[in-house]
Amino acid sequence: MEKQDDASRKSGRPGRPRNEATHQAVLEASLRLTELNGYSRLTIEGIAAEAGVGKQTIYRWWPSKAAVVLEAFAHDARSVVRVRTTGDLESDLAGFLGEVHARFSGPRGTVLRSLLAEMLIDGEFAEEMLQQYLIGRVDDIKLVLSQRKLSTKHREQVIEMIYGAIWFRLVTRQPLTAAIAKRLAAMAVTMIDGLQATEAVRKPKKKA
Amino acid sequence: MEKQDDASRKSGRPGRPRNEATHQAVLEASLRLTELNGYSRLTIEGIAAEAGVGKQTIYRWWPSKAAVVLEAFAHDARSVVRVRTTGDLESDLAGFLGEVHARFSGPRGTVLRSLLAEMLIDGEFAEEMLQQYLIGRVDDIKLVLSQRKLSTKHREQVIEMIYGAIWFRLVTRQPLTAAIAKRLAAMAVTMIDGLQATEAVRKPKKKA
Amino acid sequence: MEKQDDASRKSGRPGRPRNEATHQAVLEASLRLTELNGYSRLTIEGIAAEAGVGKQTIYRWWPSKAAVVLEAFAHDARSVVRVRTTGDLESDLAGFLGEVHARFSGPRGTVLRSLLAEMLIDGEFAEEMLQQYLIGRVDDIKLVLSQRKLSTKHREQVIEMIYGAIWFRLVTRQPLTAAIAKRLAAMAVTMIDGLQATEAVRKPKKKA
Amino acid sequence: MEKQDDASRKSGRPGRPRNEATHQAVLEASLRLTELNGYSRLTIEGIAAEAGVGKQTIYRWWPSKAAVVLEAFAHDARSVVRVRTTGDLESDLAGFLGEVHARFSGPRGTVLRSLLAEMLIDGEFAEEMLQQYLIGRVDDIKLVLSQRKLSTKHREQVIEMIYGAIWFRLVTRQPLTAAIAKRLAAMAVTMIDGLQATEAVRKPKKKA
DNA sequence: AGATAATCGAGACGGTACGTCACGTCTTCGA
DNA sequence: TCGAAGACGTGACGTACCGTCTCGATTATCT
Repeated sequence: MEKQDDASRKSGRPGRPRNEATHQAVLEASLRLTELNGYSRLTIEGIAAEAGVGKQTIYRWWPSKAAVVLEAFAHDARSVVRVRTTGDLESDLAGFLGEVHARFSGPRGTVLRSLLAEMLIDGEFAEEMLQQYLIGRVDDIKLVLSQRKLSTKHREQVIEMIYGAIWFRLVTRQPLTAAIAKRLAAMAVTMIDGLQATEAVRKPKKKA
Repeated sequence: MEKQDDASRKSGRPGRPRNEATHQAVLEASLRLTELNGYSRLTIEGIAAEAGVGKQTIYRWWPSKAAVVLEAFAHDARSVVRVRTTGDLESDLAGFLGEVHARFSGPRGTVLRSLLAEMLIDGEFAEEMLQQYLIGRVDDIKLVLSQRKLSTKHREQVIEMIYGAIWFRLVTRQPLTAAIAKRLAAMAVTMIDGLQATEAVRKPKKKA
Repeated sequence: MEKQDDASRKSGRPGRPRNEATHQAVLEASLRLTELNGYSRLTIEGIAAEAGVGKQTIYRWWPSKAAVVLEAFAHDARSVVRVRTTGDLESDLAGFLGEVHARFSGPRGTVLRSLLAEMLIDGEFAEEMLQQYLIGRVDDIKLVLSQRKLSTKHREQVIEMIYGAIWFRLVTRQPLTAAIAKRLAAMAVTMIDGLQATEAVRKPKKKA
Repeated sequence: MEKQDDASRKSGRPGRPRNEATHQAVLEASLRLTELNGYSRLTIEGIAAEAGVGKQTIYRWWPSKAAVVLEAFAHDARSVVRVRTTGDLESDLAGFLGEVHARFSGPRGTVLRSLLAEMLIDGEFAEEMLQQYLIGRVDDIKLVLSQRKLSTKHREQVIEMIYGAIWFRLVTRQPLTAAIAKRLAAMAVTMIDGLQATEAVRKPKKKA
């Protein structure tokens, strides 16, 4: 979806080089329009017009409007959410989830919803979204949870339940408040506590 | 979405009555096509052709293609999943979730994904889907969980996390196996155990 | 290109019938725009906009913009040029050619040029144009020439040379004046006189 | 259409000189493609690709694709048709027209049709074509006809009728056979004979 | 029985957007 | 400076569906 190798490209390739300003204009326009009118009313022609760009230029670089939105979304998502590991899992988790909830309460929530919808419908895009965005988010929360000993399986399941809970509220259009984030963190910690107790019983070599 | 007062309709109204066979043909065609080509390639014109029906007939009875699919989906979902309450929460929950996972591993999974996608994009449809289908499913699991004492808040959050975990796998296109259902049930029970302990501490009147 | 059978159509066919006003609007718009901006700047989108019609409506009834222009052109050409046979071939021919020249000196000349150009480029269209328009024009002049005995071969060649001379001037953008028409008629009559003499010599049965 | 002052160019101009091989490649490619796919499917991009040349190189030297084809066509037309004046007008004319018919029966006929079509549509190009090609062809036939005394007006009209007859068959897609050429020559001579008689009567100074 | 009224299949219609093609211009590198 | 490569804004292509609108035919209820 993107050039892979800026260095080798800069010199060797013949022909007029890609215009980076155009590239940015498309990304910004796609975000602006999605937040404004909703994803279902977003069209390639609309993006092109808003960005002052030819349609072909969009088709040259992205395979679908979802891909445009994804790149725009993933681009401005880099290092937006800070991850802290102070030792107090619940407060770290609450902080992290609080920021996530805050972010997706606003217009960015609309965009995320669009992308999740596209994932549900288009398998190839789902894979793309996973690579470009979701894996990073999963790593974020993995980092927070790494403060506690937990089997990989369990940790993954906990993550599925946490993000799942957020997506549940996105789907059912329930608000993502700070209070909800706090409670979700508490629930997760409760579950992790339980899991650790279970794991300790099942593999009691440390105990001996 | 449907005429509500079927009774008054059946007698009083003049004119040719609605053809029930046509109605069914539309629902079946919409499911068939969604499972076959995916929701994004589903069109009203396609449904009409497949069902051997005029387009207007569809527009007369449903406001959108999502509404058609929803009715078709909700219609064949009635009493598909049985809920048992034997007293053993984990096994009851595992049974219930096992059936849910089995159902959505097949072609019906494609349909559910489509409807969830539409909810993410269209707020009005989300409300409709909630009423027509999701509330029933939430009630199903509520019934299973009712075997344990739990505050309403907590129960709701547990449900969000359970269904959320399933949707997470639907979105990320991970398989919904029996093993996953079983493990999810175990996780949920672990969490509920933890929550009950917490609640007992906070409101210790029962203890006395 | 056109409906073949108004009678059977009027009753039997299902569906909404073709809108005749729309049909006319397209024809008129296509002529107007061709005469205004020239055929090369004529577009289907332009016709649709000018006629206040959807593009699909044009594509439903005509295979190309040339076909639209042809129908429009042939439609208003019916019985425009009168053919008289007074016995005086030269004056009849001069009269006929005078009207033809007059007609194609104006904006209709632009349209005819476009259609001839399309014939040169597209073989299928050439056949269509022949059937819809040219055969009728050839018959017109045949009628005028029928006042003189002449073998079919010779008559056809004379016609090719007469119309050819006109088209030569259309191609080379020389004016089509009344004087030119008159002289062309004289030339043709000179040729016919010569041919008749030749034919009389070759088949002298009448002489005996 | 071309740089006129080749001499001054050859020496004085700085920078890399025009590559003549490239020039030829473009001309050949344009002919090849026109004969292969027809003029309507001919594109500048196609010519560039076929010739292995940048688009800009074409735009630098020619104003339109019609101009490219014209140069290619006119270039290989130089001294193709020989003109003989043996004193026997009919046989000379038949010979000349026979060669013309033979030439335009083949793939070159497609190219000529394309150029005539462009003349009909584009007035500026018509003028160009006239200068670059047609005037030469008219001179050819003028030379043949110069064997007979004939007023300029009449000679011009005869030429219009002869070439017109050929173009008529090009437009209506009738074959250009040797037999047709022969008959056309005979017709022309018949007409010229008649005209000469007329002229002799009108200006009888020679008779005395 | 006849009038009235709603349904149905069919498909024309004005639109919007699609994804593609080619245009003519431009901007880079290498010769 | 030329030339190949190819990005760019532009505009038209021909197609797919949208949601609406007639048609004729059908099927009920209400005079």
